[in-house]
Amino acid sequence: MQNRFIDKLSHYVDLSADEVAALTRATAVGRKVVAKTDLIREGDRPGPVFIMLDGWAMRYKILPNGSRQIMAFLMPGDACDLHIGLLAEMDHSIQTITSGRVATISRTEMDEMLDQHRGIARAMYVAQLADEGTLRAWIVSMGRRSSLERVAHLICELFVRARWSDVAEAAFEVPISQIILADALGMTPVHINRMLRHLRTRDIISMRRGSISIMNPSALASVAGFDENYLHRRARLPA
Amino acid sequence: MQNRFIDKLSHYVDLSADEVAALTRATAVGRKVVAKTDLIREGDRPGPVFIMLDGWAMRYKILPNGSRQIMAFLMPGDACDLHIGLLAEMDHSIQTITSGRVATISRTEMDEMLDQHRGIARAMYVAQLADEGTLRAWIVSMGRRSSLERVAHLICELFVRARWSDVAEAAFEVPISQIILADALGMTPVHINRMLRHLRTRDIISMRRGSISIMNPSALASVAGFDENYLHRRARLPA
DNA sequence: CGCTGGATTGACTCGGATCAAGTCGAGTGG
DNA sequence: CCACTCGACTTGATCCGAGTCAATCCAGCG
Repeated sequence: MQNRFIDKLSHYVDLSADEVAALTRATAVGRKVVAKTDLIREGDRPGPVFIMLDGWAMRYKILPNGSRQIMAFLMPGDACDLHIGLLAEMDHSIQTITSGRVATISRTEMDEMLDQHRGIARAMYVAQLADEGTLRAWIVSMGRRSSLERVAHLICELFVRARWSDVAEAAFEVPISQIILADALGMTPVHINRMLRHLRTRDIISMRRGSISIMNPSALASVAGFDENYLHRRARLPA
Repeated sequence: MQNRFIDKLSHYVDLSADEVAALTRATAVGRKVVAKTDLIREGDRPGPVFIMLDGWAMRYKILPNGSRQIMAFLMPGDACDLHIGLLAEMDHSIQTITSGRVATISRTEMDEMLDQHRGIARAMYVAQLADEGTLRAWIVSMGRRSSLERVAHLICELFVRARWSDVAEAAFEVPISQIILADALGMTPVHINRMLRHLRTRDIISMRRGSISIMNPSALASVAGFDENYLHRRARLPA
């Protein structure tokens, strides 16, 4: 049974056997969670760091007028902010999209790990920089891309991120409903549907209730104008 | 002569005299820069961490079609990412908006400082979390706020962030042109102009070539639906 | 004193939202 | 096993916010 968190960090930095052991220990216990569970809510006082071992989640915020904006997706191997414990309260909520498994690491445990294992600290910091790059790329999409490009770009990003810590599969399935896509991209479900139809009639994707499958990744990337640079999948080699 | 970087970090965490001294030493030398200087460009291999001692800057990206998207503003006291040195290459550029002064801290110097001074490390991590919160708030604005609200929200944020590490002034001036506002909010300068006119006729702001002054902050916040929570100006007290 | 780049304003267009009516698939309880 | 229900998806008609295009103004500057 693989641990996608360790897989992901190993991609950034070559971890020592010690470090892998420490990470394995820290993420050994995983709590099962069903879909649509809030892992933490806006206004809550942050608890331990948590890590998605399995299943997808999202960061989101509900506005006073009731509309929702999704700001990030967490997939297996992704963690919430390392230093989340320094905050007085959360400025957004995190909810699971699918069922899955979540590990938690207490603040002191995390601090010790970062202190004693330089490789782990390095890898986690690179992961955090990649997360920030993803947020910035999201802003670029919302500001300066057409709705078709936006949809294609997000699906493309999810495809690349998921396949990385995942076994490569020919047709990849993204467990995201059209409503979630809409709230992530600042559009209406109606218009998302039309853009997806567009991609479907070109045989780039196919759709099922609650998920989207990528049939032709390179065509998708071309529609999106996708450049994976911002994901920083190769960190700088040690100076 | 004040050091706004230290001012800002002191707001997050009570720094010891030692820590203040270390920060003072690290940011003693400031290079003067004129407006519209690229401090670092997309694709560059990152160098030292840098800190805005004086003047404003922005993070931005130019798309293949030539359009620009601004993703963040840096103002006095703000720093680029702490661990920027871990990346193989930059995924965006940073350019000064006004003239100003910039300090740089080498990677090894930074690592030592974070190791030896827990307070500095804490404060910097909180600052980074606030930056991330700001990125997420930006996404919320672009996705789910009307253009008038978006404009008001951004001006409001800049007002709050600037006044914090700044002396409180009644009418605050933001050194941002309408073109920059447009590229930050994913709109056209024409439309920005119309929204600003709207705010001006209500005596909420006033405008000059290249800058905007806030006359009535609370009316502005009310138009924007502004909630400063995401700026995390009060970190959690030590557990 | 003319040049340049921001700011301003009006006329027109169009992408995406809104409104409205379905369809379809997966649970759920009887 | 079937009827019901609920939530996601689909599609068409219409509307409006914001973009586009174009002309002009204006301040600072070489």
